[in-house]
Amino acid sequence: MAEEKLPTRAEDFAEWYNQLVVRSDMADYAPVRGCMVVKPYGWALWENITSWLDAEFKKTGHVNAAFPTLIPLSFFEKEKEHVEGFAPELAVVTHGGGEELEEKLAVRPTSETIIGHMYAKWIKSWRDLPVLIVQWGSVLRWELRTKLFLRTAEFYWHEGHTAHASAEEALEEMYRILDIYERFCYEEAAIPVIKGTKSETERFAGAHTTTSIEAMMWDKRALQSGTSHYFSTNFSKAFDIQFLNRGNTLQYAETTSWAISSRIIGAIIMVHGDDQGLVLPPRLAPIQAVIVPIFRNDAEKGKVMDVADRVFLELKEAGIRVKMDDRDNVSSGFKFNDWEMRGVPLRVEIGPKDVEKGSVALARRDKPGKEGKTFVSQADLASTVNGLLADVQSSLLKRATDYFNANVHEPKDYEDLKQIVADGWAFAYWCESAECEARVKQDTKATTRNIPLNQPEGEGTCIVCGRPARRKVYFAKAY
RNA sequence: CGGGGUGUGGCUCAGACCGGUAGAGCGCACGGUUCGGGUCCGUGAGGUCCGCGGUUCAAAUCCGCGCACCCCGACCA
Repeated sequence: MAEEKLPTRAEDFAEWYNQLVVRSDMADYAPVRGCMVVKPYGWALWENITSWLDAEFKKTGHVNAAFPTLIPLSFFEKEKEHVEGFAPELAVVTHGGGEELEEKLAVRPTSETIIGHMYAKWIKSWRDLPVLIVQWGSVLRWELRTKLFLRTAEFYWHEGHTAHASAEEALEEMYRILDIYERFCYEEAAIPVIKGTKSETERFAGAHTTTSIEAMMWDKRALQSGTSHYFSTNFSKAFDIQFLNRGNTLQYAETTSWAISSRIIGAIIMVHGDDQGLVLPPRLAPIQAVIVPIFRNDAEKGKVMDVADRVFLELKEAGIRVKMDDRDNVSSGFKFNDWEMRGVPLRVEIGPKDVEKGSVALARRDKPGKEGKTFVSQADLASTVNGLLADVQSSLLKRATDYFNANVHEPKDYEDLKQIVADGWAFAYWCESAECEARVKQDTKATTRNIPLNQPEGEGTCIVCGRPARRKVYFAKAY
């Protein structure tokens, strides 16, 4: 750590992010261009994310499985749009065991093709449906510009792949998953998101319909934080996934796929982080409370540690993810800054004065300085801490929601839209033509994020061309 | 792919024009000191100076070739 302080977000948001990810011990740069190492602290956060999602998927009847990392290159040729979409970012294995391979193998950028191939083999009857499989793993997409978590060649995710007997069921599945994603963002990550449908140009390669959840980062750029796709029969036709229905006629399956990636960690960082460092939502934080004992000599140390150890056990037994910072080679001031950098939601300070008074000092991460510091009784501390953690969680969501609302605007006209997307999101009627979308992108670099599922009553006119428009869309610059 | 830049302890960099036994800060180890908001002092470990070739008594430094990485642009979930 050369410098002690991070650059402020206002000074240089990109640099703030880059330094924070490394200094908070979340991740590090790998020796391979475009790749990252997720460090134990970052992975612990990811595990908290994945375990919640995994439980929700299982509740809704999904099962986990694993498919190979290597996919015959020819599989990508089978779906025209899919191959066009992914060809530029494929990594291809050409040699194995010292020999050049007959059939080149792609390192999976996503698994629709190989899973489609297997589904064709497995699905023969309406009795085999639905198939509801989730794969947890990593994928590889060749990327030149790297940003840890947000854009790396290899990233971690789950990909759900389902097959259904009818379009209705498949669409229902797509929305069911989108709802789970939305709930994850609000309840766990404390991030407000917009659920909606992607425009034709922003749609997943090969999909009939792509839906997404979109979140606003601190710099007001949008981050697509999860996607859920309905393929209709595009992939089942390409891979010949057919079954005999109840009427004994051959029918193509209706399929979906959906994903949230480790990119969501970038969202958590960029939504909640402040100039001191990370701010993690308590429900996902690997460490929810850290105890910092404070003392000047051995006599004080003995007394303080007695209390600190007792408090540690009490919190731990109450199910709180608590950490004791008993390092003796750094000052307590250093520790305060250190845990703030790492985003621990709550700090428990215990010093000689607290031992005397039967109190502890609680400092909440979301409110820096004295404002967030309270002195509370040691009695019944676990419930006090739990209450405060819940309060931090809801305060983060409220703050992020207020920020979102304050930075979405409805443009009066096209000129107004240009102004708005320079530093915010615009919400406006759009005729849904690719021409108008392209013009906005050309003029402002902003793209359509999604067409929210919740639409206001009535109709309007396109903010770009003035023609009649049925639905409103969000325009914003995106990551 | 086009333009620009940089390669020197773990990190950030000085040294290079003007060739002469490789340096600083931070980090790390050890000892002490300190601890209620980024303590201080001492001791110490750690380097094929990106690679190959050339010039020279002598190359981190000069010359040639190569490699890698970074930044800007173009392209892109």
